[in-house]
Amino acid sequence: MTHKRDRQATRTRLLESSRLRFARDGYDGTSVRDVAGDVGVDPALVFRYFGSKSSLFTEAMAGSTAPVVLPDGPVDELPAKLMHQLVFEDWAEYAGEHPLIAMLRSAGHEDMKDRLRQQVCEGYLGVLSELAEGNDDKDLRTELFGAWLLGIGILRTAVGTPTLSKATEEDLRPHLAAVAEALFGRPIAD
Amino acid sequence: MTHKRDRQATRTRLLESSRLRFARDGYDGTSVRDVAGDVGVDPALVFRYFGSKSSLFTEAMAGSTAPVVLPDGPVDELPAKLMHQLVFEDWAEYAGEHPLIAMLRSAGHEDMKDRLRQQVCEGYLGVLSELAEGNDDKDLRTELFGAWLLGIGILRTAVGTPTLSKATEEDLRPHLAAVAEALFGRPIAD
DNA sequence: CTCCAAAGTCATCGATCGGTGACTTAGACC
DNA sequence: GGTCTAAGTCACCGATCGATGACTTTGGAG
Repeated sequence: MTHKRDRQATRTRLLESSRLRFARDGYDGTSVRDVAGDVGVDPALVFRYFGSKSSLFTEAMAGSTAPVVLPDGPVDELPAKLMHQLVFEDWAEYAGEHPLIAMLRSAGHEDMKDRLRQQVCEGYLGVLSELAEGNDDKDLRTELFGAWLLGIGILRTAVGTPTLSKATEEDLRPHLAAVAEALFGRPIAD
Repeated sequence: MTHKRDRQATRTRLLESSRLRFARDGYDGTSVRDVAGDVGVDPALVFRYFGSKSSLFTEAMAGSTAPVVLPDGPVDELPAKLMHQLVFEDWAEYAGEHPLIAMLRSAGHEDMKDRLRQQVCEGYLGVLSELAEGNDDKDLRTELFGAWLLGIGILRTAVGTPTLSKATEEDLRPHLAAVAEALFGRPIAD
């Protein structure tokens, strides 16, 4: 007997496995049989616990919002903190990518797109918008900075561009400060 | 008789239809039956002409590199031109997105990732790198600017962020100049 | 008109997928 | 130790997918 019979533990292991596979292979690229196989359990059990594949997906990715803590502290340190989290932090359980970038892999489905947008807007853009305070086109500047961080993450992980893939956080720091100042019109801590 | 029997014409129509569907729905989300159905032809014909689904994909997306003309002219006008092409130009045959962003939807497969990287590096980053001339970390600055353009395109099309989705090219122009100057350390035409 | 190569179709295969319901087994409790 | 509930399994369904090979239709050349 490899594992005791424990509904909660099995559920958790299924969620962890599906989180990894959904992130790495996308929604369509992940089969219920794969996930069940990882845990060493019958695929039918997944449906008994989660009802459907899409419900499993929802629950797996919903659990992803919780561990993503939005940084606080002085606003001028926010860009560096966000970049660290989005680009450099090691999200092992999401195939090494930030959950947002991982979710992008499944953005073909419309409900996925909605969830992504909501998470980006209410979460990251909300906290960033403080930085653009005082500008007329505050929201636009905020989204433009968010686009930059997202693009960096994508070039590093999904495209694998040569220089950026090998760049360290210190390599990016000065450019982060320069771009943030250009967009927000205020000094930014590097 | 809806259409005459014309191998070349049918081939072309299959390529056009598959281009649209691959871009809009991704590789896995597109079935050979769908593509054949668009053209009003039997699915088996697709295999007779292209051999396999992945060959169809390769040929459809390879045809995408040709029409993408890299802008020339004064280097300081390059950023604006590239942004126009990547973000605002209407690529109707690719579901309204730039082929590169469309290809990102199918980036789950490794060969897709390779093709994307090659196209980004040799194409867009190559022409952009002139702008960073004179800097020690020329390549990094170039890729960082490319990341920004890519991120903007993704936020607009794949995520659908509210402000950026509705922004016009004129709205972005001043910020484009500011960021480009911050990254390249030289004046940029807006 | 005939004929023949090419364009296009049809039936079908094997694999895989999400999903369902009946079944079996483990383990806590008395 | 027997029993009863919940955890987990098994066999199977219908749909869809990529792919194959034998078949039929078309239209131009002679």
